[in-house]
Amino acid sequence: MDQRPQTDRPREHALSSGLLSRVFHQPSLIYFNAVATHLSIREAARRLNIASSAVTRQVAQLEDALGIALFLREKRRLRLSPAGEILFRHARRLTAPMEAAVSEIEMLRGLRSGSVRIAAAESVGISFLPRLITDFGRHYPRLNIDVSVVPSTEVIERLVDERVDIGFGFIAKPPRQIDIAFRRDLPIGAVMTPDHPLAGRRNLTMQQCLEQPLAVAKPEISIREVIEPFLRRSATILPPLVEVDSIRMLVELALGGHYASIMTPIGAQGEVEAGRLVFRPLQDSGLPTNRFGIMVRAGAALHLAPAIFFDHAKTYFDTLILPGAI
Amino acid sequence: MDQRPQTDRPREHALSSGLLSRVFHQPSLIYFNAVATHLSIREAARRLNIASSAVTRQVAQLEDALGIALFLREKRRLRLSPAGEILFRHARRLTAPMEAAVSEIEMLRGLRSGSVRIAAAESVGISFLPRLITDFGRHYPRLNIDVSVVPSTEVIERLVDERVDIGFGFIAKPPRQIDIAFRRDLPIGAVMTPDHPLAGRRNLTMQQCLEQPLAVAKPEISIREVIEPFLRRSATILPPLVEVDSIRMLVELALGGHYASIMTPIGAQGEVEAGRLVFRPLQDSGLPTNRFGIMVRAGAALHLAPAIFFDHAKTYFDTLILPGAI
DNA sequence: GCACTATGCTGCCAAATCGGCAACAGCGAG
DNA sequence: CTCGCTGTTGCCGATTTGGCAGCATAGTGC
Repeated sequence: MDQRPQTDRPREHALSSGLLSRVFHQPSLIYFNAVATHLSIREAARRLNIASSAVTRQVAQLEDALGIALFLREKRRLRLSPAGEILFRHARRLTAPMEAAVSEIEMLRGLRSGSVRIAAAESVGISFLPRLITDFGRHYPRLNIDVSVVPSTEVIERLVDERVDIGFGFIAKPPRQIDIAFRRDLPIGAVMTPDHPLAGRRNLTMQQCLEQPLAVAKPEISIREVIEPFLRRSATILPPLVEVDSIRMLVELALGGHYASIMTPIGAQGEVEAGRLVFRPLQDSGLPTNRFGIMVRAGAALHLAPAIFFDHAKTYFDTLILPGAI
Repeated sequence: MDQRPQTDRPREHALSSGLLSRVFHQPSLIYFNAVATHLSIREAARRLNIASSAVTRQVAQLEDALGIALFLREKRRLRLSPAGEILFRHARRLTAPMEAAVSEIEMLRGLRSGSVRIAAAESVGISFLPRLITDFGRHYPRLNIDVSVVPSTEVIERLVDERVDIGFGFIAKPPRQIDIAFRRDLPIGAVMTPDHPLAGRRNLTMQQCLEQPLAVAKPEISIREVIEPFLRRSATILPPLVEVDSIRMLVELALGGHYASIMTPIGAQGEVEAGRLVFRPLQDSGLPTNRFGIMVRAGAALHLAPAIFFDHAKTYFDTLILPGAI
């Protein structure tokens, strides 16, 4: 049997709210909701464009199923019974999930467009996002994705002043306007070629690293703030360091064989997987991990497109085995 | 047309989860969920006790309605498509509202029992709870209600160590284990007979009250903590006071005509409404209101019966015009 | 007081939908 | 190659849904 293509069911128009409920819910619940709203069988029938007898019967059927009256019939007026109020209150909660599902499916089908604005720290921007975005773009061809690769601190700035919807980066101290919706701790260590003098050492420390030519991030890259106290603690007089503002440059320097580079394994995992570099976590007492995270603004719901991307990213990272992740 | 009694639909047994979904949801959604769970049409059909052809047709119908495939048919295996994952994820959120509705309705019908344990400060316990509980008991005849009338401080203690489910009382500083799920600010003032010397004064102050015989609550009643600074501020030497540990006693003392009693209008509203007492709010600068509230434990969901009672109480107080309420 | 208009409900029936049975095509294992 | 499994399709009976006509009752206006 041939595999059914995903576009073999032509429906060019979005589902209206009324049609949507018809797809998912029993007519008895739909008509109950309408009657509960209007407190009149005939008015509900008019709004639903069906005969009032159909409404009466469906409501009666629901009352039979539940074993209790949902309306109090008072002469020619209806009132919700206590059971009717309970059902009406809970039934309201059915709308959002189904509307969300249909909206997302319509976005998936390209019937609905939207935009996602992303800011990412460089190491994430060059390592994970291309694959994530490619995967996402295949699913949601009609969504615009705007990506900025910036320092971690600027990721947060852009979130706070709403220039972007979602941020990916490293988190030292997030401000209270930001929620960390996903976090993963990554070890800090040294990256070097397999034949580098440090490659064979067990229990590598910063002090041992400083005995060799060393490349580190400049202060404006967030990892530097984390490692700075350990640099200063490990040598009375720091030897000359190479300080760069690019994770990619750190990787290239390590590939040259002369330098070891202090970083997390993100940014070099291609080379590590290929065996051209090795990653040795530092064993200094008290050295924290570097916290990678997906960031959103606190207290504000994401619009639909960013929300879909966010769910996608969260699933992606939940299942991704980050190199060296704890 | 006669009014349909609420018990005219005999259904003696609770609805199972399977039957429940049949009542509310379209078969196509039910069968989609089953297939998404088992990733097999035949297995889903077995679990649903229907023919596999029915499942195939219903799923196809849903795919037609949504305009996209929900499953990837791979030879003789199924996989959820991206659209199928979206629908499955959202469809999960339909279960809770309907189960909650049916559980509550079954409790309403007396098919399901439960208990609610309440602690209330005395002023609430004698004024509002009797009517609330009576009203509730009429709707939910099979629920047990256990009421303790205790000082406000003990209301909180009993909540914290889980001896009660819901508390009603006055809140100075709730501990962090307690959520205030409903709050209403009530003025603090003096209660006295209409012919009392203070009854005719405008802009009544604590100082003026202290010029007359005065009854106040003992320190173990929460209102005392609130008024204490104002007592001390209003007289260099406090005159003799009557100090009691019962709101009812305060009311009785006021009824005697000799004393004015410092309290909120709760506890005396019967007498105030009947005209036998009057309530005069104190106008001292900075005097806070007394915060009445419904309290539950923080972070813990209520069991079904307490949750129903809680909803009932919240609705009751939302619509109740508390005497003197701001 | 009567006529008119409104309500919710019931009998009857046609149309639509659901689900079962039988059979099909295709795939994987032995 | 055979057997057992999968999902799907044709056909048909059973069930459900909804429309029409009419009923009983209530409320309003003249």
